[in-house]
Amino acid sequence: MKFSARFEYALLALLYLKCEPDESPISGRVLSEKLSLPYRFLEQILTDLKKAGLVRSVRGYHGGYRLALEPEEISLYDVFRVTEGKLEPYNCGQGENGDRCGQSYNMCVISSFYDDIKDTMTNLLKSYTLDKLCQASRNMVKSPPPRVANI
Amino acid sequence: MKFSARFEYALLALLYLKCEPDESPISGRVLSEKLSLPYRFLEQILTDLKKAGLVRSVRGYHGGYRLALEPEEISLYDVFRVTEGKLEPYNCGQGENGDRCGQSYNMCVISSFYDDIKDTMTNLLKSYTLDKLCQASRNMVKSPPPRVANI
DNA sequence: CACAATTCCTATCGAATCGATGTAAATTAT
DNA sequence: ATAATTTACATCGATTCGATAGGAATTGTG
Ligand code: FES
Ligand code: FES
Repeated sequence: MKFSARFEYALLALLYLKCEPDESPISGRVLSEKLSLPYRFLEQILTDLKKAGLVRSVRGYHGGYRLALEPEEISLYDVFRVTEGKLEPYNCGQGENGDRCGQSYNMCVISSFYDDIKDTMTNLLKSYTLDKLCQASRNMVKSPPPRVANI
Repeated sequence: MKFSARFEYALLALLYLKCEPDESPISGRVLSEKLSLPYRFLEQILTDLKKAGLVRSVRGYHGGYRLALEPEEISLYDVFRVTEGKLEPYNCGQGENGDRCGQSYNMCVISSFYDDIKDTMTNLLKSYTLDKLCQASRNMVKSPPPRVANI
């Protein structure tokens, strides 16, 4: 039960953008170097974030990315949906017969637990915004965002 | 973010054992047929459950499995630990330098969220016991446990 | 003892997922 | 024109996951 690298990379990128003035967009190249993340991979993620409307992009010479929303409006639930897909812990109740153990999902023994954990996770994810994340950070890390030692 | 098939299979098996009288142990073969789960795979899982002390096994001719603890004593957290390993959402703070973004984990921007979600998940998992799961089941399914149509 | 039913150990396989890389086209300021 | 960029798509290698297979060890039964 780990979060994917996509999720972390997206989060780090968003946090970086959050702490930058929105004068000029920041290129994927710069982002990847500042965060020491693989360039191509990061741009894939940024494209996904753009499609989801969390980020705006400017193409061409002085192009790059910046936040499309205010930091208070971007929740970790949004990021999760982009990078991890649906929050569906179910495996049962999804078979070709609509079940796995021979029960319908209504009768499923595990469904009550699944519903509970899904709601809990959703609420927790939604409760964290980009803004809150920085404030709640363990040692009250302010801007500037995480820096990188090597290159 | 799905639970593995291992987790569900383990849960179904445990729930079945829970609803059986502890007179004679139930073989892996019977268990797999009643739940229509792959035989070999299920036995792997049962072995793991045994190693974790959730299940006792009897070898030989009339051998099989039965619960090693009372249904109130077996939580979904226990099952989770057996089938899904550690509940460590962290990727960062685990690099060769003990980090990923150049920060130590103490300074990690995401750690507060990670700690939160880890605790929340742990508590939720621990709050569900085998016993409670049946009672809390959507439609108050009692014993007998889930049955199977085909074969 | 011979046999059958079982747990248990380990190896492997195929498919899917994941992180990452590569190629090339479209866009845009200089 | 050129350089820097986003964007789309294809692919690759490693790992994980669900599942299967063979065989050894154990134990009741005849
Ligand atoms: S559909 Fe049978 S246990 Fe969920
Ligand atoms: S170690 Fe840098 S963000 Fe977690």
